[in-house]
Amino acid sequence: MTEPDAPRKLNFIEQIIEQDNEAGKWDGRVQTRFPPEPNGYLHIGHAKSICLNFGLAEKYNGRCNLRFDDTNPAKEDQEYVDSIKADIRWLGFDWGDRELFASDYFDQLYAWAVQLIQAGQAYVCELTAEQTREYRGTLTEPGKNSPFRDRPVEENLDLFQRMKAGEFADGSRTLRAKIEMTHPNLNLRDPVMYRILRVVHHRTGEQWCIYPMYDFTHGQSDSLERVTHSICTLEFENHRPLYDWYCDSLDIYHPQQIEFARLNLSFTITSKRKLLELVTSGHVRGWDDPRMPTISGMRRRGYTPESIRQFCERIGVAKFHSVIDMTVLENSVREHLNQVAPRVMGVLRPIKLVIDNYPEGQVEEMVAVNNPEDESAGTRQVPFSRVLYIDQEDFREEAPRKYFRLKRGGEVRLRYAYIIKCEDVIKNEDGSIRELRCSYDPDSKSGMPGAGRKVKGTIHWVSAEHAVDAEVRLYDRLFVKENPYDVAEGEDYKVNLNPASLETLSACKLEPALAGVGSGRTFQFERVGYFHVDADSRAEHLIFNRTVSLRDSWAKFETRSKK
RNA sequence: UACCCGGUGGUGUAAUCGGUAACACUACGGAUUUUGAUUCCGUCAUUCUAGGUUCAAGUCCUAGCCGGGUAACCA
Repeated sequence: MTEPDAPRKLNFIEQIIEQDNEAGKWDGRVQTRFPPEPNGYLHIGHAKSICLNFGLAEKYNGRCNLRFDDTNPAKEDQEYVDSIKADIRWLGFDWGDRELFASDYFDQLYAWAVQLIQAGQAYVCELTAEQTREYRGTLTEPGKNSPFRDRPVEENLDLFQRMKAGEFADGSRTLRAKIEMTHPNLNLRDPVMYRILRVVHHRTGEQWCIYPMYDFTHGQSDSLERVTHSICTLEFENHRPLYDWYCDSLDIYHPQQIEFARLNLSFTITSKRKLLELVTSGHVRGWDDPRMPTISGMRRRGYTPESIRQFCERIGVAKFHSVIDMTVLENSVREHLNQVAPRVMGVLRPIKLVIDNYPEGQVEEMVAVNNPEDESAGTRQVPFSRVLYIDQEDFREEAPRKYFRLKRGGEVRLRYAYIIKCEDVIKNEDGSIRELRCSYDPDSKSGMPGAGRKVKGTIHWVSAEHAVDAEVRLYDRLFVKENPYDVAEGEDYKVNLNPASLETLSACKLEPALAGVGSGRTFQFERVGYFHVDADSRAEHLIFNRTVSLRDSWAKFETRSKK
């Protein structure tokens, strides 16, 4: 009964679009826009918005503009513009030639402000910022009119022109919309339209000393771009009446603002201000630190665009304020990488293992499958010899019943090679393990008739003499609490930072196929996880970032049985 | 105690005009496996509450409860 290609159920925005299309509301057009302020790097929350806006345009044969909302030069910078463009492109979206800036509309916005003054709907106010706040009232008390509210139109026109001309000091005057100081929605209590700000703008330089506020910019920018559905996050819901008021009062093309719930991810923060704080305070190494939820951080960590888009598809769109579990993100990248990542063997914490009955000096090339999910990836040869490294985790002197890796006196299969038996454990003076002495079963080589013999476990290994050295960076969640803002009175979210979010292993041993591998590539270290060659990696000093570990039901079982 | 928005399994998202609460992920159990991976199969709901309308309510009505947002010359 189920249709094989049944379209996914529509989210509430798609429903609005389809209803509009049916009603012929926008002549069937769909025009969206992604409107970042260039005051920080994009993060996973923005990815949701990007996928939504660009995705909707793709789905309905529309267009999505990239528009920088650059009306506050005090916080904005060209560096951010560049990074934002790179990130969106990397995610796989294209805005064509529509790289737009709100600052492109400054002249038009100014003309519209004059128009409102002329219509008696705006006035120049001389209240200080603090007074403005007092006059606004509170959530439960009405505001009161500014003493400057009823200035004659001519005087407002003159004053506003002089504000623009730079005759007045920063903060000394504002242009405000004349709406209703007792309105229950504070945004309608004569909102500020323009403020005086002598700051060099990253694009307009010193051309302007007055800048429009977000509310007086956004709707009109949408209008100029003939946007149909102006999609933003829930906190702008209370601004919609003002968005509508400006469009209506100006009598211009009027897009529809639609709000959705922003992404919240467990164990992470998505506040540009706070992410910036982590960067400047040195808690992370930069905006692209692989622990950061930024697009650039995730890219460096090894996340793929496909996995992020899949994630955004999976979490859906609604108006309900929800928290997505981090594992959903991790699972999305596992799913993609499982399909495409070549397999290799890498030993993170090496123990030396000597096979006493294996001929000294002999080297065999074992045939290994590059990707069981992709036959076309072929096979490769991995050298095997008498002295190997295996991972510390794969050996226990005293092993629990269900531990089926290597134990004293026990057998295990070496992946793509022989079955070995641990005969002896040689220790250092401090009691730590120096090396394992083993024997191997010559008939058990993979592919040979005797290889069918069943042993419980299979572990990975690297031939010591052929091994490539590497540094591996293991990342864990940046915060120890599911909700990083869950802190005691007077404390800061930074107390929840995970002190063990980065563990650097510098003596890792990898199979020789990885020698000199270039940055940007991702491999699955079999049985361990997915690892991405870091941007700083060099042929003579390889650096791998762990993107995500493999699912580990043994680790889960073990921690559970300890409790 | 103002205004706005919201409430469906552990998590998130669906459910056409009111008509058997579905899908995905997690978790748990099992099968397969030379990656304890992958894959496959199975299990997991008083739709916030209480009334009401109706043959029939997640959906409509009423009252309540709970959660979030809003008082930058930020966006």
